Formats: sequence, C-alpha cells, structure tokens
Amino acid sequence: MELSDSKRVTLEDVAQLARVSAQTVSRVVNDHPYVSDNTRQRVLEAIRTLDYRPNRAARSLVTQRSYMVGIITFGFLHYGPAQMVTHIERTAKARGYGVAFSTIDQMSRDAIRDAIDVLGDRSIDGLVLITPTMGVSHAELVQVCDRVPFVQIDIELGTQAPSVVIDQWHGSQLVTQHLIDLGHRDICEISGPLNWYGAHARHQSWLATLQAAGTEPGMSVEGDWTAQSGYNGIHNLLTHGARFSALVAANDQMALGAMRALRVHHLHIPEDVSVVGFDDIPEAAYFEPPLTTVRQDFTALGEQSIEYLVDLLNDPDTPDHQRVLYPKFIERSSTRQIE
Amino acid sequence: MELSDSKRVTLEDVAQLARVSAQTVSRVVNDHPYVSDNTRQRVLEAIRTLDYRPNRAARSLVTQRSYMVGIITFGFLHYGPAQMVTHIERTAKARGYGVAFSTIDQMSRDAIRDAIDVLGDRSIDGLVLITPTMGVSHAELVQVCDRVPFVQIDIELGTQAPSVVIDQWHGSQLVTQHLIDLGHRDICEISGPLNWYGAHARHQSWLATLQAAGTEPGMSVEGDWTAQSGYNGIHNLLTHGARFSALVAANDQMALGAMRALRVHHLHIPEDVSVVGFDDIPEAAYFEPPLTTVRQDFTALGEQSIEYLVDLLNDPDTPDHQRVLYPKFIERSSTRQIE
DNA sequence: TGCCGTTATGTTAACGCAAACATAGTATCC
DNA sequence: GGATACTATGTTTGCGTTAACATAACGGCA
Repeated sequence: MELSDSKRVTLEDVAQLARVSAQTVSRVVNDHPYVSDNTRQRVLEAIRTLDYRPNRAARSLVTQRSYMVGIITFGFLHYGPAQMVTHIERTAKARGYGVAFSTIDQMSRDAIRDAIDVLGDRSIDGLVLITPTMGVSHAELVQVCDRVPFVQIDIELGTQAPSVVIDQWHGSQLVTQHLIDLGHRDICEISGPLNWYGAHARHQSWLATLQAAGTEPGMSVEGDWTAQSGYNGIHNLLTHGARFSALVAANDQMALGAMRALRVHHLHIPEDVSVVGFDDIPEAAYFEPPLTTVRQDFTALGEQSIEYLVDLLNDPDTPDHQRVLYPKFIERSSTRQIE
Repeated sequence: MELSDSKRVTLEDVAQLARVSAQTVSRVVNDHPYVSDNTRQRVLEAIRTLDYRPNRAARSLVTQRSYMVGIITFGFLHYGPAQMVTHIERTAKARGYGVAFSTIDQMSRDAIRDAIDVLGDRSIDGLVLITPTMGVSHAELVQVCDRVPFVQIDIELGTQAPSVVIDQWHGSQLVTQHLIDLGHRDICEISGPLNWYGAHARHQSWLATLQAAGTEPGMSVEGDWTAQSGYNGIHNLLTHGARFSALVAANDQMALGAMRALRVHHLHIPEDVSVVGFDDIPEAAYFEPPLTTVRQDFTALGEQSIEYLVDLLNDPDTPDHQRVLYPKFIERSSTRQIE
C-alpha cells in the first residue's frame, strides 16, 4: 500500500493527482471559500490517497506564523509547574497550537535569551513564562522577548503585565488565620526561597496576619521547597530554641519533612504542634496525619494563561491585564484547637 | 539603540552592511571554511549590530532539518516522567536540539498520530516516546511515525527496538526477596495498572520471586499509581479477608496511601505490616515511617534516550538496541524482621 | 612560463507553501 | 441587455535560507 517512494508528498503532487492547481489544493487544506464541492472532494481524496501532510516550515516561512508556542520554566519536577505545563499543552492543542519548552536554572536576562534561542527563536508565535522568581523586570523581558508576545504565570500580584496569578497572600492568610482561630499564639514558619514571588507573598502575609491579630511572629527559617529542607528547618528551629505550638510550611513537601522531624523530636501532630502546608498535592490527604493546607488551582492557571496568550496572538491589541485566581482552604487533621 | 524598524533582519541585511554576499554571511553563521578572517570579523560585527537571528523555518525548509525533537508522553504529573522529560530537554539542549512535546491520554495508533501532528509533523527530526502502556506494537509505531526516527522509554524488556528501559523485574525481585529474607510468608501486593509494561513486569516478578521461594503469593489488587488507589487497595484487601504481614506497593504514592489505610485499621508499620514501595521519590524518605523502596534512575533514562536519538539522527544506520538500566534497593524503616 | 590545487567569494536555483493578482464563467439586478 | 456582483480556478511571486555551481585570485611546482 504505502510504497516508500522516499520523496515527501507536496502540494504539487496532490494537485497533479486531483488535476487542479497547487493553489486550489492549498485552499482546500486551509479551508478557504470558493472551492466547488466537486473539486474539494477530488482534492481531499487525493490528499488521503497520498497521505499528504503540509510542510510546516514552508508554511510558516510564508505566513510568518508557526502555530507553536513556547514555555519557559524553572522545570516541572514540582507538582505545581508539572500540572500547569500539562494543562497548557492540553489547552494549546485544543486551540490549534503545539508546544515547545525550555527550562532555565536561574532567572536572568541571558538565561531567558538562551531559552528563547533553544525554542527556535522566531519559530514560535508566543511564550508562556513560568518564572516565579525575582530578578528580571517586565521591561527587560519585553526587550529580551523581542516582539514575541508572552504571558507570565505566578509573578507579583499587582504587576501591570499580561499574567495569571494566584493570590498567595490570601492563601497564606487563610491558614495563618485558621491557626489563630484555633488559639495558637506561637506560630513559626518554614518559608520558601524568598526570591520567589510566591514565597515572599506567603511570608509577608504570614507576618501581616499575625500582626493584625496582635500576635508576635515566631521564628521563620527559609527552605527550598523540598521535604528535606522542611526536615532541616525543624532542626534549625529547635536547636535555636524556638518554642511553638503551630507551624506554617510554605508547601506540602516541606510540611511533610517538618512533620517527620517533629516526630523524631517526639512531638506529636497535632497534639503538640499543629502543621499546615500549601498547594494540596494529591498525596497531602494521605500524609500522617492528613495535612491541612491550601489548594492552588494549577489547572486553571495553566489553562487561563494559554487562553490569554492565544487571545493576544489573534489580537495584539488585547489590553494587558492580570487575571487573579484564589486559593481554597482545605482542613484536614494536622491542626487542632489549642488546649 | 534598537529602534524597532519592524522588519525582521535577514541574511541580506547583514550582507549589505558587511559588504559581502548573503552566501558568505550564511557561511559565517554555519561555521564553514573558506572565509577569510577579515571578512568573518566584518560579518560577525554586522550580525551583532543588527542583532541578526537566522530564521529557522527558512533554514529547515532547505536543509530538511529542524533541530527540534518531540516527546510524546502520558503526561508528567508523576515524578518519573517529569524527571525524564526534564533531563531529556537538558541533554537535548546540550546537543543542540530544542524540544517540543505532546501528551496523550491513551495508547493507540490514532493518539500517537495526532500527537505527531500537533508536534508539527515533519518539523521535528526525531521522537522520544514515553509510552509505558501496551496497545501499539513496534511495527505499528514505525508505520505511524512515518520515517521519523524514534526511541522508546520504558517498554518491555527484551523488545528489539531502539529503547532505554529499567529492569523492573529485577527491581521488584529486590524488594520481594528482601521481605522473604525478613521472614515474611504472607505478602500481598498493590500493583500498578497491569496494561503498563512496568506494572506488569513488577507484578510477574513479585509472583515469580515468591514462587521461587516456595511461598504462596498473597492477594493482589490493582491500583492506578495514586495514593488514593493505594488507600482503597488496603480496604479491598482487608474486606476480602486477606491476611498479610507484608505489602508490596508498585510505587511510592500507593505505598503512602496504603500506609495511611493500614493505620486507619490500627495496624502499625512496620510492627504489624512491612511495606515497600517503588521509585524512591524524594518524599519517600520522609514518609511515616521512611519507606523502604527501589530507586529508579529516571535521570539516566532521560539522558540516555536522547543521546541515543541524536546518534540515530546523525547516523541512521546506528543499530537498534535496547539499553537496560538497573534499579537500586533502598532500605529504610518501613520493613522489619518478622517475629 | 604555464598548469593545477587551494582559498575566497559571488550567483543561481530550489526548498514547499500561501498571498496577491489575474482570469473566466455564472447568476443578479435594474 | 449590459453592467455588476459573486464564484471558481489558475499564475506569479516571494518568504529566508543553503546547496550547487561558477568565478577569480594566489601560490607552488615542474
């Protein structure tokens, strides 16, 4: 059936078989009007017979469009980014776009520039930036991206730039207030890396919420999102003599590590220490004990970012704005009323 | 400095500025010989001045090469695939390739075909397939991929196809034998979805290892890799009257859910039941108790697959073979000698 | 001196496609 | 009945790049 004729099939081949011009085939392929039903059928038939597939390079050379978008991310080993990237791809596909990606190790102009080069430079129509750390201003990004439209995910709340964010201040307030409502007054924190917008916002909100309640903030140590850093964080707190009845961890993995460390120190959860996390990863409900946390809707984050980007591609005059999503408090068994 | 002249910079622009032909600029860009030092410098200077960047579409139209590879995967919400994809991208970048990807929901010819279309069809030079479930034969894949070279990850051990795999049979044997050595005779299993090659291999190896030890296999229930399914699995086992002193879970997440469920049933780990997992996700060391498991080197899997693919692209006559990696037993505190 | 190989550069064509323009037939209106 | 749309098709051109071929200058060598 499909004898490998080793040459690729072009518009011209289809045109010959269907006894029309290449342009007419192009019209059929691109769903243009002004092709008679009869001709259209003949062409479609020929396309099927030859298993013709348009050459993207040729097409984008002439249209200046590739129908590919790029994702630049810090990686997706973490649950959040993985979730986002997955849904970006899914939504992009539904909107007719393919997805390429490039990871960067640190946030700098050069790193972004390199990533764009890897993505094939002008061979992408737009860009989603999952770059949740500080270091490069929006103005710099505009310059680096050089006319390629882009949408950012998870940057600072209130920034005037095309972006989709979760109000992490609000999320952190939810868990902190929950602990206050349970009667806790000695509340420590294991924060995320403070050069991350999200970690910074959660930390500031933790501080502000405590102050608003007239409570002195407990010690805070900085982690790196890993369970291990949560584990180490507790050791640091305890060896520095911190006394606390509740702990705010900036994500679920660090909460896991922290709970492990607390247990090593013969502290029970939630009897001796209440612990809250952040993210609500699927495993959090099965931690020991099941973790009280804040759910972030990474799915919506991914979907909305690419929707926005596609809007931007179709109409470059779409006004800049920031879509804000709100996290949801999830109460489980790792927190308890103080006695 | 960079007045937006709104037109993109082409070879011709650079050529004019450097007072040479476009072809000479091309030669400089592609590092061809036979360009005098003097000219080369002038051209490089002009490239820098204009911030010229080659148009990939035009280039690949004529070279038939895009220097982009595609990844087709079941998603990377799980730790393993995320890890692999990350390292594929990293290694690809180092070898001069960009990466596009597409996720599929189920394993079928059509799904793969669609994914390839999304990736821009012929605009990728090669393909890495992370498609660990059964359903499409290698011959079918060759047909679907239509002359695009590809490497598969994590398929059946012993398949004659370009692939990189982990010997999961061996991994499962390690943990099962460990339990036998600890004196356990009643060993149940929560397997992965049995249409996954890896899950199937682990299951078969669990059976074979027990049989080799002259031990009757306990009950086995099938999970879906999630903690929730591990939790449900234990309920199923217990309500069906299974009695066991040890449990083999086919991944760490299911082990987590299982441990939670066991505790709900007032069974202590490892005093009443020993539990082993599979994968060694970073959190496993912080489970309660820290999980005995088997480490899979997803990093190496990702790296080697793309290395292999690039070899294949550079020399299509690279012989087909299967690279096999071996997992490593990691003993922690979730297993114990039977009394 | 004349021939040849090496080095350095320019010219032409082609990659596969779609935009723009050109042509021709057919229906529609007053 | 002729002007005016609309429909259906074909022809030409150019997107930006590199391969292939052409040219020219230069040095070495017999």
